[in-house]
Amino acid sequence: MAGRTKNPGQSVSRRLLAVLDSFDVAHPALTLTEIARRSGLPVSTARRLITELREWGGLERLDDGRYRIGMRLWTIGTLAPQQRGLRAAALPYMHDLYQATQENIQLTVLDGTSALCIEKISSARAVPTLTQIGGRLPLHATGVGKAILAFSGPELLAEVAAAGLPRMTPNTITRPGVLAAALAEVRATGVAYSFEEMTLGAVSVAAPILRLDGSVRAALGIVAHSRAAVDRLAPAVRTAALGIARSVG
Amino acid sequence: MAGRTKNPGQSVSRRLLAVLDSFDVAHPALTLTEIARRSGLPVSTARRLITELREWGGLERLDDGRYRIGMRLWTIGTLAPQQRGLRAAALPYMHDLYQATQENIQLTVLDGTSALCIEKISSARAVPTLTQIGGRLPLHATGVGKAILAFSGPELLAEVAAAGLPRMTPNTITRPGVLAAALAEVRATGVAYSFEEMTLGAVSVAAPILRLDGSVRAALGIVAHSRAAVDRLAPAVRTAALGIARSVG
DNA sequence: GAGATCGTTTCCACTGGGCGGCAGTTCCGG
DNA sequence: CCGGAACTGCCGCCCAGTGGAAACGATCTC
Repeated sequence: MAGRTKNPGQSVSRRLLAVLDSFDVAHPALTLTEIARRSGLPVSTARRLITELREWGGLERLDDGRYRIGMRLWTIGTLAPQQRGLRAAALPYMHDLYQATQENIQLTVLDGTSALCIEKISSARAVPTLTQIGGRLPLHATGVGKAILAFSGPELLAEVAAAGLPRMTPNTITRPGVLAAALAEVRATGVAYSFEEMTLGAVSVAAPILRLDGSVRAALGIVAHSRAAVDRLAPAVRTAALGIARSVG
Repeated sequence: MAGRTKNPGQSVSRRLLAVLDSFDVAHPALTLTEIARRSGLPVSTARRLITELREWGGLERLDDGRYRIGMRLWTIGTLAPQQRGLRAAALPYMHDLYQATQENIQLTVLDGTSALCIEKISSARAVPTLTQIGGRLPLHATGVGKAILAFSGPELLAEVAAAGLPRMTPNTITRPGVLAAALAEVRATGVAYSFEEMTLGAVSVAAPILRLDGSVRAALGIVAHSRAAVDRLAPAVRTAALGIARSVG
């Protein structure tokens, strides 16, 4: 179709989806020029595609000229079944856990080689966390991440280790052997901890939500201030995780 | 670009988005042929576009050959800000309301000429409802819909009436004048009711969640069995709605 | 107030990605 | 076993898409 294309072989679909990929939790609103840069498209190409997305309702334009994701995409996204039944089943348990602990509660699933947060309950008085719904957490440095990693196949650990274990804080585990040993303990105890390994000032305890065949479906975690005795929260998060596993079926 | 196209002028983007539009809460998984039918595309065209969406992660294929929405779209959809802050602020109040009433709790926003459900809390012992997150509810027949309609501009009522007020049950209001009078009462009392107007056996009470300028941001509703005295639930849903309005800011 | 810079909008000559029918294959139900 | 439906792979043709350039608008600095 194109008279002269910078990327021969790149389809219109890919370009359109590249526009959508420009947005993330750190960049929920972007100008035309920012979208062009982040998607690797010329400005005029990005503009045509943005116009099509706007007409459909996938993007909307703010008064200051920036664009953001529209509700049409949210609506379609809610149809993704991987999070649908799990979220519905988990919400009551998450609220129980929140009321019992008054700390941040997170529900995550494995997505590629990271933990994707699909639900979160927090409040102003709980320790601030950077996690947002739709955001990703590293598997090696978070409680929920380790809970997922511990009950996944060894290939996942190998893949994660091969990609490198970036240091998030001075306490982050960065050696594969040390991580493997930590995961063995998670399997033995049924809970995973992160002691200021992701964020200084925050500790977490998490339990896996397993399927009947023993594979990991999700992980439920509590994130508290580093002064908190998170080991005392372990029974509560394990109990809630087991309840969710039963509810999902 | 195409050698021979059935719909000259229809862009690749539109076709791709039409594929996504094939899915809805009633049809979360579809075969190739079903997608082609529902999107109005030839099978081979639908197939190429589906392949592109699969490669990107927007669709995934089940073992039985059907396709469903992938988590990539859920992740991008969560970035839509219209629901983001509202849901986070509303969840604690919704759970309080759920615990106090043990009934279905729904949070909806206006989307076009219907109420879009963006959060829902229910349980097996509450009256079954057809509402699902991401699903739409008619404005004229539901409590949340009337709460939104009552505090929107008169153009919305005109638009909704012009499109027709379909009868959902024998109790549904189908005359614009009758609906307008009902909405005046909602404005006077601050709550909207649906007495088996959407579903036989279910009644609801809802309150609007207003912005500081008085415009309607969302509506919060309780759906109960028709034997329930929903008027007694009105103060609770109003209180929760006011709390949410304050939390959102 | 003028010039520089950046972002946005519009235009259009050129062309290659997309079109969808068709033939072949696979699957399933009677 | 057969027929119908669904799915897969292919490809000649052409028009939708490409992206650079020019113009315009907004903002900032001197």
